[in-house]
Amino acid sequence: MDRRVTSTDVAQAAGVSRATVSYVLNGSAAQSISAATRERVLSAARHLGYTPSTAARTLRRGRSDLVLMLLPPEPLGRALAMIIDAASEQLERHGLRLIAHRLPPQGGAVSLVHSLAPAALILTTALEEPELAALRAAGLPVASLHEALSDPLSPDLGIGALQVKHLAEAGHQRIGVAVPPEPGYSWRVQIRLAAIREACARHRLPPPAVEHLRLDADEAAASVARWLEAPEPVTAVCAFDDDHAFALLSGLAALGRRAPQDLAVIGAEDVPLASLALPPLTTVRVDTRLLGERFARMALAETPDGGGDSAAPPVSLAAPGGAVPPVSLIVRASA
Amino acid sequence: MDRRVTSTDVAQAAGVSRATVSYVLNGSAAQSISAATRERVLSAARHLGYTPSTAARTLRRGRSDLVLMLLPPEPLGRALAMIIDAASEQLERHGLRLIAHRLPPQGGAVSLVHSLAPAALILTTALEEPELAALRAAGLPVASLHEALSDPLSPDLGIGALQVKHLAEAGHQRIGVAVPPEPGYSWRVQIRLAAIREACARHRLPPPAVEHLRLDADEAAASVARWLEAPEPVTAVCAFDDDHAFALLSGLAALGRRAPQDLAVIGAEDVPLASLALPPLTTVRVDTRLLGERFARMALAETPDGGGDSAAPPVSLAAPGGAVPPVSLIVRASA
DNA sequence: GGCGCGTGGTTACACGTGTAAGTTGCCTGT
DNA sequence: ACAGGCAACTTACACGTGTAACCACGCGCC
Repeated sequence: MDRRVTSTDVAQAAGVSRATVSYVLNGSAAQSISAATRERVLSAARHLGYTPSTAARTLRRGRSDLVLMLLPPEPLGRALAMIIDAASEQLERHGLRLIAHRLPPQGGAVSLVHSLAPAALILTTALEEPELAALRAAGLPVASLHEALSDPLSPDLGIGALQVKHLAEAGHQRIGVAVPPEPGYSWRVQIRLAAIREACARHRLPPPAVEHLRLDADEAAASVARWLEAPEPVTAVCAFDDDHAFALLSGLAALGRRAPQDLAVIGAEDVPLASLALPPLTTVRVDTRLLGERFARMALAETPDGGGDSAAPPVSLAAPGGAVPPVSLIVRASA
Repeated sequence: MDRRVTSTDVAQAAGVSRATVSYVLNGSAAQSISAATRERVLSAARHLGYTPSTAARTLRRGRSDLVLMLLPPEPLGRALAMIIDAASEQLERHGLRLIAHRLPPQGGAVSLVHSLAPAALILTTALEEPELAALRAAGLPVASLHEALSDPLSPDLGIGALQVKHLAEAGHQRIGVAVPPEPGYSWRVQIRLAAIREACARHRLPPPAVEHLRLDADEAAASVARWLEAPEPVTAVCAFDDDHAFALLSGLAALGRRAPQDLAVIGAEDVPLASLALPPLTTVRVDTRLLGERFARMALAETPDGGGDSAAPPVSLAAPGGAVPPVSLIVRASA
């Protein structure tokens, strides 16, 4: 079992001091290094297979190369997984590592941040305001989906708006909404409902008929029945998820009804299975890759290391062009 | 912006030396501490909100509190996400943090390990043998799904066996297999095919008819057609995934055929949507939670910190009882 | 010929921890 | 009464970096 190879070893091999090694490897502009020794150092490092210790580096810098992403308590679905992927990839390009972690209960977030000393924080869930403020005050760059939601171009608002727009343009008057029951997703549900209500108002439609349902054929059938048998029957439904859309399709089938004839159904996320539904699911695709990359850029923006151009304007979730939210309509057969 | 609170601060507040603080907080058995000072130290630490710096701790110990989980290149699905969740939760109970990372290309794994100095390594994908050996030689505990696959109780083997068993007992003679096309999932596909072939032999059935298909209704329909029109028609199919099972159902519908009358379909994973398929999907559930916990235990087993009972036997993916693999049959309507 | 001055390096310290080795003071056995 | 031992601490060092501050040296300039 051989020891770790440190910068001291490299220095010795190159016949210079350890400091020189450090200057070379970090490309420090403050200290000029002759081309000859630079080459000697680099080759020695490569030859020995030197890998700097992140622990020591973090200790010295007071800031690690980790970017902490705090996840909502709900089980992580495909969308979030892809967001993580994309963000991770983007950050890696700047020498940063993404570490995703479920939001710890009871203010454990601050101690997590203290112990990891991440370079930045990405929130995909709501954090209590005082904690957030404390972290921000400590100079930590924080990219928050929660705040970005006030942004009219945010994904959750975009989804709701696009769903209603499509249904309204297809001539539907009375529309329903299917969302998961309260606990768990609560705040995303709130946002989504708000977006849909607002979109209905904008299209001069009556307020939507909301049903809370779990992913269960029987429950879905019951909800469908309530919609269809209402005094003013619902003719189209916005589902929270493609998953919930599947549930509705299943509920419809159980009642011997069909989409879109008896009830139009539109989903959200465009999971791979959406095109395989019976009938193929009309849905709103979320560009998770783009979303992940934007998160990464938000985190990078204020980080001294990665930001580069410190003159860059504050980044929002809005597209670079400033126009398009990261959602798009996928029309298939169900609505 | 207030400074970080270190163990020195705690020591000062409690009126003891920094070493004493360290001994108290780590509950070191080598050094006895009077109950009085222990209490003073603990209260001071709590009062100041002391959180030890993982960087410094890692630097000192030479080993971090991270457990590195290397993921396959394929996009991570629900199953793996849940495995990560479960493992993470279990490790956290031992003061360890799970960090999942896509397997870096071209032997980047070793440098990743060198720079992070993780306490253990969990492999959910195959790593080149020399690298693996090098890491093991460096004294790093490695929990590998790849190796565990030789274990007859491993999940992928269990899935294949259970699928075939169910179909054989239902009287099917000629069975097909639907797996994703080569690149990406390759080695899991290999394992699965081997398991299914072996199970067919055990049940005295002819070798299965393999079809490679992407998640696409047309492709699925083509595969279904080939199975049904073969000289000896296939009557039942094992799908790699529930996703692939959905594709097959969709393909069947496109041809005007039905499951299970024309072709029985059995999936794998039991995703939430499985029960909502038309018809509801018969599938093999993988107990991802249990699997994740076992991974965590494997990683913990050789870790000085978490292992506890160092006399514990080497842990395998086999269930504690020694009998049951973490898979179970869920019979619905499709097979 | 002394004086500033840029070039190319080195020495020295700090980051926050864990722990081995030393240092008290008190008690106990013969 | 005094060596020895044990409980309860403290002092000192190491882990591997990054970087500010210092230093030698050659070169042109009044």
